[in-house]
Amino acid sequence: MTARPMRSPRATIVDVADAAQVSRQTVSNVLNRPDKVAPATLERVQREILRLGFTPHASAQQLRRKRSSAVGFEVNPLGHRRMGHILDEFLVELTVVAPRHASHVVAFAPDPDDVIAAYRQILASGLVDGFVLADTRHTDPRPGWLMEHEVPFVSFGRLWDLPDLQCWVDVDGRAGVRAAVAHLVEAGYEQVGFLGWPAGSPVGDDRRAGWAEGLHEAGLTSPGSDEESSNQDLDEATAAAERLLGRLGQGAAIVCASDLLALGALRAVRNLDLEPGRDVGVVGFDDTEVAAAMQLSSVRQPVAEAARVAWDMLLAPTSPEPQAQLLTPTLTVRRTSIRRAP
Amino acid sequence: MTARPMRSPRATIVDVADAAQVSRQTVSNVLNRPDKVAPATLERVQREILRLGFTPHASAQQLRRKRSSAVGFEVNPLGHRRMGHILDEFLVELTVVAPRHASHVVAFAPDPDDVIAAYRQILASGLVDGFVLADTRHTDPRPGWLMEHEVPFVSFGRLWDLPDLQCWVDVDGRAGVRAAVAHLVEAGYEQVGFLGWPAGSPVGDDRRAGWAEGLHEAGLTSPGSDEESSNQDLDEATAAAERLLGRLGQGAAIVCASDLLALGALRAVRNLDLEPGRDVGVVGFDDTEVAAAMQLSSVRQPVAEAARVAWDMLLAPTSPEPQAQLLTPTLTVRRTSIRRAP
DNA sequence: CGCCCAAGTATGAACGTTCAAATCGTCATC
DNA sequence: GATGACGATTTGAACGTTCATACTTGGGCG
Repeated sequence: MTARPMRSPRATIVDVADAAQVSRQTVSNVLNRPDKVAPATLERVQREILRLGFTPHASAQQLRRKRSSAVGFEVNPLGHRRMGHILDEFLVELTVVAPRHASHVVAFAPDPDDVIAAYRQILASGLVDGFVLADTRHTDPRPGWLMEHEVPFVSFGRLWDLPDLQCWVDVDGRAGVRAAVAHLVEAGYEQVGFLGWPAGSPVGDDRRAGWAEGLHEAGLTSPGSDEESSNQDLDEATAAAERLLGRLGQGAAIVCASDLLALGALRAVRNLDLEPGRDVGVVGFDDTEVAAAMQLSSVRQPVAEAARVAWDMLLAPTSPEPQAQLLTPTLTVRRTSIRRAP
Repeated sequence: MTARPMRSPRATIVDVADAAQVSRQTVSNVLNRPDKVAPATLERVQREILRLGFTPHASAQQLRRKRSSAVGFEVNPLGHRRMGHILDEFLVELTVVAPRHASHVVAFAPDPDDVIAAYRQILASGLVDGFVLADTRHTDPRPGWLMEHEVPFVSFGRLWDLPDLQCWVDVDGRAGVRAAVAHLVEAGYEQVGFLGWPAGSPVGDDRRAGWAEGLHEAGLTSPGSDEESSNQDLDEATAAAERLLGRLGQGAAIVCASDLLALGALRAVRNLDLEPGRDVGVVGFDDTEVAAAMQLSSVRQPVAEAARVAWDMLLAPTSPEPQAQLLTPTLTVRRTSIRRAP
């Protein structure tokens, strides 16, 4: 940044102290331990703080306190695409909650060739006290490294490889899909299929399991051979959905592992000259703006709550080991899962 | 954050100085002005830096240098939804480029009731040197306030209210739509309609203008009465697209102001028992993952380049007043704008 | 009356770095 | 051989805050 020409040269704590006829430490106390200050003094100092528009200098605080009151959050163009926009939303919510903990969020984008280096660097520079991880994969090197170096962190998403670590928040996709199945059965659909991703991704498998459980709870049997799976390609998803519908027969519904897959399901329904909702139920996952636009029922992750929990876990005293939390998503019901015409 | 138990208590510049048998200032010079240091000393110090894993303490630097080498970027749950995910993408790219300028990005979410307060606060705390604005609206109070207080900033998006200010980067939506029209004409479609938002939004109007220009350049006349418009509701968009197609007749194409509107156009095409691409051309805007999934041709904003330019403008010397930049988007051609079957 | 205690406030030092200026050689110049 | 000039390096101070400690003051109590 080039020279920063400030209009006025910043009021410091000493300016306030002088104006209020007290020492700098008293001003500091007014801000940090108001209970230690005599009421009259307190009010006088606060008035001057307000009058001078004083704001403590963050760097000076960080230097002295030996803590930055910031967490790092890794963004990267790839995970971004893979995970849809849940991560973006999570970052926003994380940021929204930050002020409540007198903290802030530093975004950073590691070199893909050496992700750990970025974590090491930003930590060593004292820019952050800890991290919030997201998009944790199998064989993710980050949790291990952070643990080993005793760096505080919380993960949004289960730590699949490290069952002992309890420092994570996640959304119970399984419960979400189960609820979707229950809702569809309740709404009058007679059979429910699942359109997901190929087996192997922990998130996808979890959602699939929720479907199986949902069927079981509803007293339904799994429809024939197998559920259908596809990647994010819409044509593939459409074809898969068509096969699925063929097997399911009349009065069926489809629960999907993502809104994008649901888009394929909707297309398949229309290709068969049926109408989503009235003829075939469809429920997506993540409640994206596409879902809203398409009037698609969808399972919504409580992202804001996840962010809140993440902060709490991060700042919680380390003595009672934090307990991992699994949040329950909610179902947003729209036209595609209402059987009778509205 | 609770106590941070570092494995080792951080190497400081003095540790390096002692180890290399030089003064702290020499170490500082090695890092900041290597040319001022004798080659032999340079190498010796660098070796110790590496050996001790020394990283300068950001807060100490910020305090002494009187600059934080950080920019603030406002995120908020609302603008977020309004602008689609371009802003998320922009934040990511901003973050990716940051290290190249030895800087980082601080995300913050203002209280909607007093946005300026958040800017004032974060600036006064010295946490950032400047800001990157996005989602600038008409009657946006931010640019004026920042100007007035001589705070460095760059806007992603034109500063509509302040034609004198040149500190912005934007994407030439008009040119993007013009290119889309040209492409469609080239591909053999005989008429091109526009599906946009109601007049009044600067971005939407700009794109609409691009369509008009494109028609003109192609020697086409505007198809009948008027273009169609709709908000993000998909049913509305579908209805609008159907009316539009009715007016346009055979061999027509539709350019849309967003991918979501394009989704409506696609539905309208199918409702008429036609096939996108073969029978009716459709082009969206923003090249979202939905477009990719639907095989929808779409105009893509050069977000990464915008981020690069934003940084450059922010750090550029203030003497030659920076020049606003209008970047040209590119067209991603997919099936919905290929007339003959692939 | 003298003593101690507690509440309130003030002082010195420290956090880790860079700025500004001083010091130290070394070497060319008069 | 004294005088600069210059490159390399060091030293003192400062950035703005909080920690640890020391100092005041007034009141309760023996």
